[in-house]
Amino acid sequence: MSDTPTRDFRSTLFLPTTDFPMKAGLPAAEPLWLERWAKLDLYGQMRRRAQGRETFVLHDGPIYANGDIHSGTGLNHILKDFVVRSQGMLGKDAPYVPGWDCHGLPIEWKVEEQYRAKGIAKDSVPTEQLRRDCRAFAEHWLGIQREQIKRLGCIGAWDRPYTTMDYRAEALIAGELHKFVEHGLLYRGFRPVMWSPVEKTALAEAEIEYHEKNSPTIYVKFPLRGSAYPGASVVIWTTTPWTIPANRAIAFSEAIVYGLYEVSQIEEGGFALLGERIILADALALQTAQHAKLVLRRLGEVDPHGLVCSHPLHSGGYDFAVPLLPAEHVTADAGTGFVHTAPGHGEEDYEVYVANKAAFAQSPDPFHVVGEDGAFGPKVPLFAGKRILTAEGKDGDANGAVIRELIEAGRLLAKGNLRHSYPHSWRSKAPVIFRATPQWFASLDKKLEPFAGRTLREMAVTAIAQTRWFPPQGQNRIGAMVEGRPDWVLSRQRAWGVPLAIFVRKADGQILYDPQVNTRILDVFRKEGADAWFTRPASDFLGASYAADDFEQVRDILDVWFDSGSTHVFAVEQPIDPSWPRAAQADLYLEGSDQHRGWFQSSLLEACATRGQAPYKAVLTHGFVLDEKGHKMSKSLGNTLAPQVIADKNGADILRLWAASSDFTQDLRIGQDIIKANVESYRRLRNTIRFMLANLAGFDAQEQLEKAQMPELEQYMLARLAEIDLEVRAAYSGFDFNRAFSVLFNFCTNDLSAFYFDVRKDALYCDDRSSARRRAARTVTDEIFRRVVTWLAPILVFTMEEAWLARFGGDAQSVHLQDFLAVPQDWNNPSLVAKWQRIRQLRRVVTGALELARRDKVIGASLEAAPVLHVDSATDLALFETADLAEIAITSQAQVSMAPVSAQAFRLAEVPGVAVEFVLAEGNKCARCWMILPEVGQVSEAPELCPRCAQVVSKLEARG
RNA sequence: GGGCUCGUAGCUCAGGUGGUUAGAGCGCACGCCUGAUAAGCGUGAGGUCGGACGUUCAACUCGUCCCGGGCCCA
Repeated sequence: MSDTPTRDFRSTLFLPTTDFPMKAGLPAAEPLWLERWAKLDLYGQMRRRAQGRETFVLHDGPIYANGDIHSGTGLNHILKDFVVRSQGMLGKDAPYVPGWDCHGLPIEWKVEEQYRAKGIAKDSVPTEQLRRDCRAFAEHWLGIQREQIKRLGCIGAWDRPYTTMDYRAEALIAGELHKFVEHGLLYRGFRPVMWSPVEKTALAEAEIEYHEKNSPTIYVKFPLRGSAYPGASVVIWTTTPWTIPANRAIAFSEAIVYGLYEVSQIEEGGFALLGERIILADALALQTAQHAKLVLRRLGEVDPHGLVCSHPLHSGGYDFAVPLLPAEHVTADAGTGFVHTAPGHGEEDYEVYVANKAAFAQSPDPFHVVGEDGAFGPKVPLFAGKRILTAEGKDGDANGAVIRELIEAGRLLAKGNLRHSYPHSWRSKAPVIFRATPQWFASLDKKLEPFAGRTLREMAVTAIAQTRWFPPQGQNRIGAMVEGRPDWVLSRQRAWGVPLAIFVRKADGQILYDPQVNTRILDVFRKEGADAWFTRPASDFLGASYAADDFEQVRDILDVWFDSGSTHVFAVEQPIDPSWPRAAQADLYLEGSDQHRGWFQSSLLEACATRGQAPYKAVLTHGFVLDEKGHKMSKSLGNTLAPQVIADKNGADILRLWAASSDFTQDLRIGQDIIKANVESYRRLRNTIRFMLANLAGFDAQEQLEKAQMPELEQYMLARLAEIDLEVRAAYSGFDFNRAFSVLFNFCTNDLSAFYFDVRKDALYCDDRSSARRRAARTVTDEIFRRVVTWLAPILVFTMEEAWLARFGGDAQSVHLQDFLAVPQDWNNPSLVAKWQRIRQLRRVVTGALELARRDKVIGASLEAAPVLHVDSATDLALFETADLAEIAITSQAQVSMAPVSAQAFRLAEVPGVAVEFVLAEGNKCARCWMILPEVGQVSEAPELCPRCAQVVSKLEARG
């Protein structure tokens, strides 16, 4: 054996060459790609290219224009981008018009905060000024968010987004409300809200903070009417004595056992009378007795159903019945098991009222007891003018007065004090109260004439059933919510939003519905924005037919959910920008699962109320982004990971890879280690693509080979491409990006990198340029390259563009202007795939056998081996009539045999009927291709080469 | 506390209508190659399927409860 090569043949090989770097440098490269795409007007080109195709309209859920985007926003937009791009490459016209939600409280606060920082009193700022500043604020953040999302590689009409504060949008939103009026859905009612008497304003939950506060506690006796338990009283407990004048009912629980008790003993300082009878929850009787300093004796059980009491201040002007009503919020945790119910002063109290309206018919209006300054109104018996809180936010005289009157009337059983957590205004730090305020509602259960007597709730439930929900549990979730939700409160006492642009006739409280007036309103809004509602006189809208003095102009602002619920109108159904797609219904809404209560529902209700159907055909939801331990991200926990940070550090393609490798229908985790894993996956993909690029250098149409002339291995790879094509298309069509990605990733690692490319390196590097084998390999590699790159393009938008251009160049080229390539019918070949599956199984037995030899230091490279594969079936033997085992196993020589084999031969438990006998390759090592063959040395002109290499080299040398 | 929902190897995911030794990729360990080289190839070790009871001849797959997480409410 001569193993001293006299010459280095490296230069005679066709080694891979490419400028496509192994290291991506994404953070630096991505912004340059974005610039290029902007210059090319890539989005515009995509639109023009898709003209005339079937449309696929993904309607973007408007994001709220305040603050930086977070991981959830990033995920949401990346998924939307996957949808838009994959639908486009599947052959649809899939535009993307991003949207912003610009009105509402959070922006208004931020602006007020800015005022405070400058020492400007909020009340000194005119509404117009406030609205102007809010608009500017939203504009500012819209710009920032837009850049942050674009940075993630999301493509769309970024220079022409829709916003809810666009004048034309504001006009259309107001117009939608008019449709509510027209359809008879809108009514005025009352509802308790958090109210700050100090600031004389309603507060939202987010404006509330909780502080410790001392409150008086009282046990109050409500004397029972009727003959069931003569002389007995129902006892309630409350920390807000001032709500007693507004009491209209007592709530009890059907899950609690109540008892009739007699006071059998009294201690000094108690208010009770010996022998009097009270009704309490059994579980709370002892506790109550202790507070009231008395001893109770149980006389028997009480069924509270149908009982009616008198008000404890019955003789002081509160001469009405107080019914006992069952309610779910009543517990036996504290108090007496009976809950005093003042519908104007508690959320749950109000719900009891709504659920039992008839029971309240005989009692006085419960909603006008306390004024906006926190004082009892002039008509309130005994307490007119008494204040719950002083103007400074200290306790007023109302509680004391009520307690005194209760003692006077003999209805107080006990009193005490309690230190508890109580809601306070964020701003003034003063306590707040629950207070009924007039609000505008959309009725869910009114039978609507324009819809054949169906209710909004019924229509919404029907529409939910007609919508496709991904994942299907979504239907369940939104269905339960819509069935159980109360009427929609549309009004807000705020400044920044679309007004409820309606007039109410003072004479009869009716809402004015006059199409001419409405047209005037909308015309003005379209030109001047909704600001006009606050700056122009009412007569401008009412026109000559009505006297402005006869009408109340409603100054309330619409709930921002009404804005976003109306976006389908001006962004999809009647696009206010002609470049946006037009459709009666969007094909898809895609948002986080929290939007079942939010946008999915507001859009559904809005569209059902105005059009009788859902605004979408399908709804896709994703989960929440959690930290790597599966806990929610929050600034206070310090476990947030902003998408911009990942983009800047690792690249947006890495973040997109993460999105594609996760199951987004569930909550998904992200963190340093998970990102690192995705960086690794990225490397594998990138290098596989780089290998293809490098081996396709100089490949052109002349070199292509017909499939019929290709080796079976190549035909097998084409058949695999046909399979993958089907899987990838199915996955993208069903928005299953995780499946698309894993199919592609596994194809790249298992089929390509670990098998096909490894096997074909010899032919690619060593075969003559004209060899059919090499030409076939390059032809197939080209087909693989084009497909893999386009299949991955919706996910790795930057890297696939880089790869595409590295091969096809051209200033105007872009992978994003390609469709998924069609697969010729005749590539499909299931039996060939099955055959090669078996061949690859046998190959595993061979590699296993080589590994043993390697471990024993018998060989290093597989080319040192010439294994004998023993099979026990003629079928297996026949496999190798058209396939070369040595080539496939990357050994220098190989044999397949059905001869019996020794027990020591290598076997794999999972591949029965097969054994491999290890044999060292015989002959000399070819200095060029490194194969060890008996033929090496037989070519006299090139003694250190095998015949194949000798021929290639001589041809090269002949050419010079 | 209620509604919905999730919990399979260190990580990311597969595991129709219950049925042989629960799979893949990554990571890890070990080895090979040095003509994809801050790459590539191979081999291997890792889960009893969150936990406990049940139903069943048989459960990761069905039921109940518990633990832990998430969204939305209260």
